[in-house]
Amino acid sequence: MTRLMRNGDPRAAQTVKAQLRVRQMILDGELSAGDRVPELMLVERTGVSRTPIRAALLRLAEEGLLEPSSSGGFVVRAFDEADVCDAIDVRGMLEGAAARRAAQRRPSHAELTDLRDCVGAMDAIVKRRRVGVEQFSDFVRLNERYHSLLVGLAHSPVLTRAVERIVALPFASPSAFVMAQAALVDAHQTLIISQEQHRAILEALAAGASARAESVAREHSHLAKRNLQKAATREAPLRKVAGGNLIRLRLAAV
Amino acid sequence: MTRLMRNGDPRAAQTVKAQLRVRQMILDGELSAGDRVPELMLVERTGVSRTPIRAALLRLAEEGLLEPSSSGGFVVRAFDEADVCDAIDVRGMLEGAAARRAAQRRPSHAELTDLRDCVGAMDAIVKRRRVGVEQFSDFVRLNERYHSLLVGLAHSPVLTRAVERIVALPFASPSAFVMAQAALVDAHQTLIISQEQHRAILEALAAGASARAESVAREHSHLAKRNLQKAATREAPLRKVAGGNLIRLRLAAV
DNA sequence: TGGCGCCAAATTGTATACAATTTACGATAA
DNA sequence: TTATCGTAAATTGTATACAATTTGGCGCCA
Repeated sequence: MTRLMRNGDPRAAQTVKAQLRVRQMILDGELSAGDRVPELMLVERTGVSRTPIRAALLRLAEEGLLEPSSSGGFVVRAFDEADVCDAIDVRGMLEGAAARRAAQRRPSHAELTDLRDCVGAMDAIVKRRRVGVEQFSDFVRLNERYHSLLVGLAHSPVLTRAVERIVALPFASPSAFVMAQAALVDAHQTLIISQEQHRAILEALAAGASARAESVAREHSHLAKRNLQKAATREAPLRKVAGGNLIRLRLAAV
Repeated sequence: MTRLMRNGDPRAAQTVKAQLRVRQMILDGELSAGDRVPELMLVERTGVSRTPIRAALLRLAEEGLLEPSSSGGFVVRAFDEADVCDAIDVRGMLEGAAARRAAQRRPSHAELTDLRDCVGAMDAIVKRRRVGVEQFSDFVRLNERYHSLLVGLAHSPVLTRAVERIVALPFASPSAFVMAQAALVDAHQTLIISQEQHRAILEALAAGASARAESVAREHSHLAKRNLQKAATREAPLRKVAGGNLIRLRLAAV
């Protein structure tokens, strides 16, 4: 090989490349739950050698998408509906704690600028009469940013890290429900409710209302859970969710 | 090399060996916070080659003991008192949730046998008039087991995993405070209080009192936090805590 | 026909060689 | 003396060769 690889971080380019590619293969269903993941297959599909492949597999195992096999190597992890609920619950607890801590710090008006802008941009989308895939995509990005900013306002590296770890599970991400909803009928309604909660949390932060900030943030995660559960009863919406392939449906025949 | 390595799991023996050795080097202070960790130094100290060393470093970074350096490689991570508090808080939230979930399942008498035995064994230690280092060591082991069993009773792999990850930080472990207390005067008192909480949680689980189980479990973590904070104001007790070397004291001169 | 054992292919874990970058140090000039 | 540049050493990232184990299949025997 010995390329110069001048794009991005040239330091561990092969490892990053492999990690991104394999993650995508898992989320796209190119590898399905329970499958062994032979390194040589990844070598020929990604074009990088075994060493960075192995590093990428270790990282993906830590993310939770793979699990070590008893006879060596890794297999794609499978999840059931209970796992999805638990992951969202954990995220709710952690985000709730982050919101409380952020409110307790009584953030200044300036500190909340980014969050306010985020809410404003989402408002603009939600208020439209018609919301197409383009707008859903924008909303997903803004929603991710909102949640990331919220957690960051707690100023707790430990908390931030804990959230990042649970959100590494794609269906635990705050945006998972958005894509799930996109295929359902009352999508716009859910966006309205979600956005109201975003606004309420922001208001609580500005007022230093830590208990309210926490409880709304927790309730916000329940909304995501309910929508994912709704999606999980049907095949089509679930497949729209990132990593939905990894979730075994209750209804699926054996 | 090419040893047969018939002890333990022969599969990834070198990687495990390196991981254990390097972790011990960090916790013993042989490597101090902020230090770069050159791979070749570890090669000559551990006797294994760079490949398993690199795998071990990746794992230790995921544990949180190392952090990637901008110029490649890893450095030993440094923590401050706020990080310690936050980590214990997160553990408290997760263990609280686990206790609540466990109680909601209304565990049968048989399911609680191990936990009861654990509490009984700890009672025997606490009731002694004199508690020496031997007993402290036993108590640490039993305490770890108690917390592990408690989390397991929630029957939630996601929750179990989240707890394991936060507890990987040695000072966030439920036993960290025990070793911290061992050097202080009111050690026995703290053991008594801690044990009363263990008993109360068990009682709440048996009665299916989920709210009580959660609140006591959370309060239990506050006890640990208070004791670690007490230890953190003095040099000697903090050094008794596993990984205490990684914690920068507020009082330390620059 | 079905089960058991042995051999070959596949796959993982480990070691090491090579390339590229970062770091350290010393010489030189202002 | 101090700052800067260039070169050499150190260190990391990557590729590949080798060893050992696991897996799959084929033949043999009951």
